[in-house]
Amino acid sequence: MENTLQKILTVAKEEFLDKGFRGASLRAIVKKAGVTTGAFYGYYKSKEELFDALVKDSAEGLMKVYLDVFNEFFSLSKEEQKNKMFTFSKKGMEKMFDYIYTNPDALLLILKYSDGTKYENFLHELVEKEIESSHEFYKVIREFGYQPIELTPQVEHIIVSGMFTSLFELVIHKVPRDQAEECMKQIHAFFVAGWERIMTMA
Amino acid sequence: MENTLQKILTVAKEEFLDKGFRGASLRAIVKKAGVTTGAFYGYYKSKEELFDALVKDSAEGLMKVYLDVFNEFFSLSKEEQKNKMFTFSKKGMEKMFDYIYTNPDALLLILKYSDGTKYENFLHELVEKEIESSHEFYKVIREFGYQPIELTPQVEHIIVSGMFTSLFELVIHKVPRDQAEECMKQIHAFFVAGWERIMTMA
Amino acid sequence: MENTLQKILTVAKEEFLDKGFRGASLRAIVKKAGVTTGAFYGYYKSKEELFDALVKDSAEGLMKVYLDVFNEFFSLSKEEQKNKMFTFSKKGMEKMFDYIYTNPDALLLILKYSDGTKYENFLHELVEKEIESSHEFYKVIREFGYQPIELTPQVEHIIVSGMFTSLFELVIHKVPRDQAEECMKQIHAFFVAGWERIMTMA
Amino acid sequence: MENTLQKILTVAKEEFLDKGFRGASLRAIVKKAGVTTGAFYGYYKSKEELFDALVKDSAEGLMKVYLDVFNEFFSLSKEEQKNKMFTFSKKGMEKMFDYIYTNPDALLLILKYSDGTKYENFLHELVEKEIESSHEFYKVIREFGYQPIELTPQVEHIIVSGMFTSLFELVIHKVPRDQAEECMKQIHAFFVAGWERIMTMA
DNA sequence: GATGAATGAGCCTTCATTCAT
DNA sequence: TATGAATGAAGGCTCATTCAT
Repeated sequence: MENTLQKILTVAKEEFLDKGFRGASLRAIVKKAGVTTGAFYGYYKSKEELFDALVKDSAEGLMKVYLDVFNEFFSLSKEEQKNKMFTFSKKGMEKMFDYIYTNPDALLLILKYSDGTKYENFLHELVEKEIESSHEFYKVIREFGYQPIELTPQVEHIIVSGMFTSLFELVIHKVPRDQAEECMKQIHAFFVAGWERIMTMA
Repeated sequence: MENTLQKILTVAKEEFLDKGFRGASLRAIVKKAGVTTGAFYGYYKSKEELFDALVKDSAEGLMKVYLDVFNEFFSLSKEEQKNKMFTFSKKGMEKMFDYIYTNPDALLLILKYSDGTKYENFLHELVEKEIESSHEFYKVIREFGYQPIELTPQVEHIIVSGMFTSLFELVIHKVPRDQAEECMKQIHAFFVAGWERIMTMA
Repeated sequence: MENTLQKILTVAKEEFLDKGFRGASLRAIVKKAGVTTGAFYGYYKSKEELFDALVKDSAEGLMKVYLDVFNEFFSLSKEEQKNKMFTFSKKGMEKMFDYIYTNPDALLLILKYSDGTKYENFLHELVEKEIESSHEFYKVIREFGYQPIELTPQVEHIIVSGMFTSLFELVIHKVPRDQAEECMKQIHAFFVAGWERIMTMA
Repeated sequence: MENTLQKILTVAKEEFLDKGFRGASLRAIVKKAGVTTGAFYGYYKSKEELFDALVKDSAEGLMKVYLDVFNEFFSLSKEEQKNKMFTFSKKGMEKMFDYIYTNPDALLLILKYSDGTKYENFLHELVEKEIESSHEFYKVIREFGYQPIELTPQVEHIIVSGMFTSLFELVIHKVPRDQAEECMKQIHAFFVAGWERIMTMA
């Protein structure tokens, strides 16, 4: 038999996935979970904190996965960085993909149902980080005489954002893990091609 | 001095852009506009109708722009269709781009702040139409002996959706019209490259 | 072509008959009548006054019919009063019946749809008057040595009230005038029998 | 000191009796009861449900009393039915009378102040049932060679309706129970006389 | 830990009526 | 006479949160 906390979390997830953070009613959640409001507030001190509990680990975990790949990449020699950029980009996507599928619901909550919480700009923040980092990367390789094409910041943002979104859409559309893997490959190929083209446009 | 209706519309747009349809409070809107609730309901029958007023023309207009290009394309001979596909895809994006910039706020409302209204699935519907149409296209060229690669429906959806989103992101991030034009070109190039690669993967 | 006032009155009657005084919306009435609120308030200074206009004449008229019969009765000699009591009771009902059918809608408004207006106790007041008068009658005939049975005031009220109500039900149930006449006779017979029995009970 | 629910119910009854269901304001009720709107909605889901709570048992109870007498009557042999019709009619009225006086206010609410609720046609429904049943009765005795007079449906309705109303008027006019009993007898005698007369009219 | 009644501000909407034009 | 935009109180109801037990 589940304990109070578990029941709350289970039901809350359903409700948030169904109605979004703003649309979900705390009273409905506790009622459906068969507990009382008082009990609930023993565990969390607000509706937002409840949402946070459902989502925090996955949000941080995903961010970590992303940063790990990046750190690994930046610990390489400049030479290697240049050569392995796409390898790492692929690796990054794959790791994030793997991570996402460990708790797709949480990601769904963050990406589609977080309106009104501090996660409402999660994707945006991830993208900002990615862009910051890629600027780092440009700086580094420029030191070594390479002349990467400068995308406008907007296009940078849009494309990076598109990549992440593509990844997340698999979850949003509840594509089963096994099918998703094949999709991932197609998507990655698609984006790599795009990058390559754009980088040789100038 | 603005009239009541103008004040309501101006403030409403701000509020919806700030808090979304659900989060925006009618009372706050009328208060900020310096009018009374009664005055408001002289103009619109409901909060949703107010949203609709801010958004309807743009929604319909954009859909029309999209459909016009498509109809034009399908009125070509099969031969021309095959040859001009990317030309038309570019033309379509450009026309939508032009249209979007006639009322960027409206599009923003539709795409990001329409949760709880009948527009909440606007992008999704646009994507569905595009996919339906592209299936039409495949059928046509198949009649002529071509063998286009079959993307999984999910990838199809994700990529088409990505294209539209990219376009809309320009507005979402308030890229000024002149800069946006350059961005468009890069984005289009990016996606064309992606398409071409994917179509020759098999 | 009808004038403004006529249109208001026509529509108002419909609305009051449909939704009752409280339920009817003045805005709906003026809208349906194709006039403006301002125009309306040129004629009447409130919703209640509008109701009054639809109903006043009939209310007063009915009261008058009733009183006329009574006055005529009381102008008879005591002897005649005693003998003709039931004749007059019948005559009274018939006259009221006739009157009601000159404007059934107005009566309907008074009896069923006047909640919230000064007419909401119309029937009650009519009954009170009838009882007062019948007490007069008792007093008179008592002076002449008759010993009428004393009904409790409550029974008096209830039965008198029942008579009026029966009459009005014909209108309420929209019994056509010609059928109603036959009904009236049955009802009157019914009540006379009742009266006679009760008066000989003691 | 009363609890919240009691206070709400007490005040609500007063308000409904004073203004009717439609005219009564929930806010006024809770204010007068010294509680908050929120507190109220902890007990009932709506204004109608509150009304229902005040009235439901009595409505069902009265219907049951009525039906019980009828069922008992129809379980008699045809012979007995014919002989005991008036006995049972009296019994029925007495039982209803008894029942009504267990909660006169509730009946008052149902009969006079229920406009806008599902009880607004309670009396009408009771009358319909009575008429249906009396048609049953006619059928039965016709099998035995009797030829009851056919009243027009309207008169039937009006008289049956008058009987119930008379009964209820005792409550409406707050006649104390002990006096009411005497009234009942007079009223019943009155109606029996009426019936007998009408049945021998043809 | 848990209860659940109570809070009270807030929601969207409707209303009869007024008044400057 | 007539307009119709504006008033603003009031309507029923929902909400996240608190707190005495």
